[in-house]
Amino acid sequence: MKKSVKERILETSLHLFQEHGYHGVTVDKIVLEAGTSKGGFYHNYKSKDELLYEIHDVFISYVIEKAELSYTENKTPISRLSAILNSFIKVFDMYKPYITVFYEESAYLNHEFKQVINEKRDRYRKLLEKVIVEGQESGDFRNELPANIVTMAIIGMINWTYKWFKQDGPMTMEEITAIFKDLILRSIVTEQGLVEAKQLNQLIE
Amino acid sequence: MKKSVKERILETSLHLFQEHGYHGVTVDKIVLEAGTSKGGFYHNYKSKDELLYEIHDVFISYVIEKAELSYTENKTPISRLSAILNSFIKVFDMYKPYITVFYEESAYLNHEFKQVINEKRDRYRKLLEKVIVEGQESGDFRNELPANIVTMAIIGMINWTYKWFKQDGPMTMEEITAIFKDLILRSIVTEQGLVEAKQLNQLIE
DNA sequence: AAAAACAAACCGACTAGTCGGTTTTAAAAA
DNA sequence: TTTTTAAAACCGACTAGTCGGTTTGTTTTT
Repeated sequence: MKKSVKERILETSLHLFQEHGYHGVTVDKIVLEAGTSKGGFYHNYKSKDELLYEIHDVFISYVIEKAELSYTENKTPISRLSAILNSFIKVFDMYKPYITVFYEESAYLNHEFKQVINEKRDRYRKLLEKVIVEGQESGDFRNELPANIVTMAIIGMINWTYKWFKQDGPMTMEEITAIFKDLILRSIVTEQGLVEAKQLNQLIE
Repeated sequence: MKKSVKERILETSLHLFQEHGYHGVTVDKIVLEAGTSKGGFYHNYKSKDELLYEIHDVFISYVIEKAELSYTENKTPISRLSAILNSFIKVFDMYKPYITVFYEESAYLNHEFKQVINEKRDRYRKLLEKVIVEGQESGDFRNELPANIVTMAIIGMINWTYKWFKQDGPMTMEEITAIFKDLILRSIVTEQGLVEAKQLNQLIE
């Protein structure tokens, strides 16, 4: 099936934004590489701004969907956390260019768009924090740690990956995720949680 | 002592770049807010590009200096790691705007500038990785973890802070760093390392 | 025929950098 | 001390080029 002009514009702009940044790419450049025209562009998108928004929205919506699914499909804090971390593998394999644009160019979203995106980003963060808090309540995670800081530590560790991970590098995203899960779990579990983490085979060695 | 035009340009542009991004700020805007002129600007900087480079270089040079000092002033892997993490507190207090620009706008550095900056960034990463490897060799850090992934996990956790930390928020950078140190150490130390970490009072509870 | 999808030419606003000139600073000469 | 000199610092109108977006024209689909 042939790709529509709209799809070609989206793919091309993702690729270009990722490499040169939003302001480093002109609409002319996009339509040239996408094999269309200014008319084709503005027929499909109201503005360059809206295109940037669409990229953001497609990505964050997917991430939220997978995270919420991870939550509902699992029943314990440890398995939920593990599933959320796993879901990030797929995000990386499928949405690598989106991630870069999402974290580097969101400053250039106009005000209303930025609000919508920030709300969704918050929903993601709060879900993860909820898992941590529930784990503390169940006695699986250490109570002396502030859940919000732990949440941001995890998000930072994971998100930063887009800065250095290479698809053709020496390690796959699966292998890296396995190590991240080990690091995260070992740093926050209690004695009780350690047992379940080992049972679920989420630790290395 | 009165601030020079060059200093005023640097401070103003940092503030503006941080808020609107490199391309969201015009040279006219900078000189207006800095209380100077186009002539004053181009007398002190060859180009807008060079100004962006200077911001990057001042920051990364400071970070490297502090990290290398942390290494030479301490003699064990655990104390060295702890000192490097501590040094980040000062970076945050003094260089917050630099950090944002450094991590968001480096895409717009021209090629030669980007190379210089990337080399320095690598030096920092390699120093941290060296500490991890030496800790594995001494038996303080777990051998089964790949040092390069652990390094990037730590860097990610730390660096991401610039995205969410608020100077006037509920926690100080010192408190956050204490938690980060606990998380990092607990996830990578061996039984042997755990003893020293506790002796050095680097763990919570 | 009517509408949707695109193409191509065009426009107005904006921007990095320039350049001729002026002011300030500071050292050297009287 | 006062004057001369010249270099460094700074000013701001101007330009050449660029870019997002619009308008008009053409083809394809329904």
